[in-house]
Amino acid sequence: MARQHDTSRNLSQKPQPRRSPTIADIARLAGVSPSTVSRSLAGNERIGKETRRRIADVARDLGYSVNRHARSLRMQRSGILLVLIPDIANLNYSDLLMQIDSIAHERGYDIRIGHTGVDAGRVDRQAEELFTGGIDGILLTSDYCPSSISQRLAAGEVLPVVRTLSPTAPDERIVGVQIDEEAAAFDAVSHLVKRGYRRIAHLAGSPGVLVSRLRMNGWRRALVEAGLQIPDKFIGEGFAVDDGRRAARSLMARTVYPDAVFCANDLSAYGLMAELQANGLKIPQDIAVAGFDDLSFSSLFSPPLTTVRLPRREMAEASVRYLVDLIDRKATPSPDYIPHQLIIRKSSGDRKMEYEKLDC
Amino acid sequence: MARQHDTSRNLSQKPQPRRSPTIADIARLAGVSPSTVSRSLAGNERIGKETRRRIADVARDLGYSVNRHARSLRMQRSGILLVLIPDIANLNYSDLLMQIDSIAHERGYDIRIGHTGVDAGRVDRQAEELFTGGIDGILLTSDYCPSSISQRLAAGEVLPVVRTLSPTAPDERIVGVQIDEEAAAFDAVSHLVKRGYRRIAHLAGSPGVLVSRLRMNGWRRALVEAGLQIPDKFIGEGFAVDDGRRAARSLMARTVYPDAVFCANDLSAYGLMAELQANGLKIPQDIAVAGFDDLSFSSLFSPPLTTVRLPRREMAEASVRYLVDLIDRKATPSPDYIPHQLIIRKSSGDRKMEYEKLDC
DNA sequence: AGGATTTGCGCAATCGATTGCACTGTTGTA
DNA sequence: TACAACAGTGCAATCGATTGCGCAAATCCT
Repeated sequence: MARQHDTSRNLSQKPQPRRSPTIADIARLAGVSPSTVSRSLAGNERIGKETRRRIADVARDLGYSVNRHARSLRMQRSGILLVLIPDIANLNYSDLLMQIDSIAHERGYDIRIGHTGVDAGRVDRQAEELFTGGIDGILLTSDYCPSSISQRLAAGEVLPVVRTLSPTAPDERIVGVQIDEEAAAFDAVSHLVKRGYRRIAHLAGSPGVLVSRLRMNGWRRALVEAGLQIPDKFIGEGFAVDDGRRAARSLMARTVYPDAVFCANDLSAYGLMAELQANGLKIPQDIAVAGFDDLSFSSLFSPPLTTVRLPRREMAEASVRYLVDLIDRKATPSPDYIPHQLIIRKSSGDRKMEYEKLDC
Repeated sequence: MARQHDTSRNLSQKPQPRRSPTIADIARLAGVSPSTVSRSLAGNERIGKETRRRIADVARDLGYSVNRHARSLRMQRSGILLVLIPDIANLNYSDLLMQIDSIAHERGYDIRIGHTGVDAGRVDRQAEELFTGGIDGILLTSDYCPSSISQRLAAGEVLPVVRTLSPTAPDERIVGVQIDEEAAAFDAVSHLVKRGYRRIAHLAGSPGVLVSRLRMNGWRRALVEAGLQIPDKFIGEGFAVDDGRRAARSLMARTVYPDAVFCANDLSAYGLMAELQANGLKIPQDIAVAGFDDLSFSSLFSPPLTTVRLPRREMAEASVRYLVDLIDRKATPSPDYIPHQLIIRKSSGDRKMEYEKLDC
């Protein structure tokens, strides 16, 4: 046998992972070209009725589904939004995340999570993908903004980046979907005032974080407007449960207790309450407590926690909408405040107290 | 000027969205070919020292970062794991998710989240990407398994799919990283027995779910071994907080209360405790409670909740390792039980009771 | 010194889907 | 009847990175 120019391909089949069907496969079986398949599957094009049906049939039989990478590469568009979250295991964020996920999905986007709490460098790298087409837009939920993003933003570029949950600083060029943090804090503290509490302390979050400063301002303004004296600064620092515990201990070490504490968030309020209760103090009889966020557990504690409800659903909705608009280069709508709501529960005392206390 | 075959390219620059640099750009500036750039950037190849340096410099100056889609398309490998989660806003899952994320990252993988709780069809579609190269592997965390996966699995295919947190049914061909659910439940209930409780009810999750049946078996076996009578079946149904509340109400409607309740998970225990307390019952004096999961809030309640700690960290670690091994087609290690741990807190009574109660 | 290696790098194909342009019939219009 | 308009498809380039193969120059070995 003359084997000289044996061009017969080597049939030693590598145990291929059974390549999944491509439009080329469909094209062959349907007797058309790949372009036609692509267009037909894209739905809207001038494709013959019969051809369309045949293609659809073959595609179904083959169990075809599009190769996301090939499409993204060609389209320069991934259909993925990067959501930057400090802590997935924090109910405030995970709840928001869930909302974002479902709304993004309605808009045809998947989300990827950037966990800023652990490894900022990694998140920065993920954010870079905004420029390589890996992701189409970024949703910020805290103060953190990847350096490459903030630099370009500062340089005046318009990027598909939106911040929500955490307020956007006035000088930042990012669309922000937020509530009026100061007004909300003001409302919560004013409520405590109305219930008759007079020495209202504040467990501030992290003074370096904008949202902390805003909530502190609200607390301060409520006291001023009520003609109350502002306690020696605020107590505690940090947003975590343990920060609340710590604050409770330092508070109990004082000679004069406050009769109420407005906490910068629910988590620290949990810690504060747990520690106070562990030391025999009654809430709200000895000390009233109010929080901020309205996590799902806040209604479960004994007593249930009075708190500001963050409209996470609405924020998720608005921010995803803004972001998608930015991606599509539609007109950027004017960001406005989302209304908030004060949820009054037992930790801030009984309605009766509103009168009793005011009497004295 | 002879302009006949004017091949000069059209310079009318469309206002391109400022394409980010590619290896071709680097190649041009560094005076080498794209192949060389690719290999050099890949780190290990036979590239000249000087060339390597020049390429690195140019890449840095240009702010180059690889196009993920192009790479994935060519490599048939995305570096992404799909994690199927029923509910991101459930601390049990979000905590696990966090662990998975960080461990996957160590192994060079990013994760994508598939939210099975909301839209199963959507998740099924995401899972299909296992076959189109969109994702490299799937991590299951509940009973749910996309149909396309389970079909192929049943047909004997080996797929990079691992289940954790939720136990894998013995007849399923999925690698499972799990604890001995029945033994853990047995331990928790035995603890209640040791503390002197005798009428120990069980708030079962969902009987349709394997994990519920296993925990129920453990409860039953503990009672049997203690020579106690098994209460009229179990109470309640479901894993949610409200299911716990509901169970508490139906329980209080009885003539004879149990003196302890073993809940199938912490969330339902929270609801149960909150409702009991709201009705004036004392825990553990009137009724002791034990849970399962050890969510981070379980130590905060008053009283803090006795519960089985799920070794989420260890499960995440082992399952990601198994999954990555499967992807790399390494030998599949024999799945084994991860050790669990009973966390004893105040909700199951005082140590003193262990003697007092036993005396009578 | 002369062949055998090794080093360093480029060519061109490839991954799978999309899309501008061109081409062929068919229908409509005057 | 002649020509425009349009419906229905295919060709081939393109997106950006990777990689098998090949080739020349440098280095090694005996």
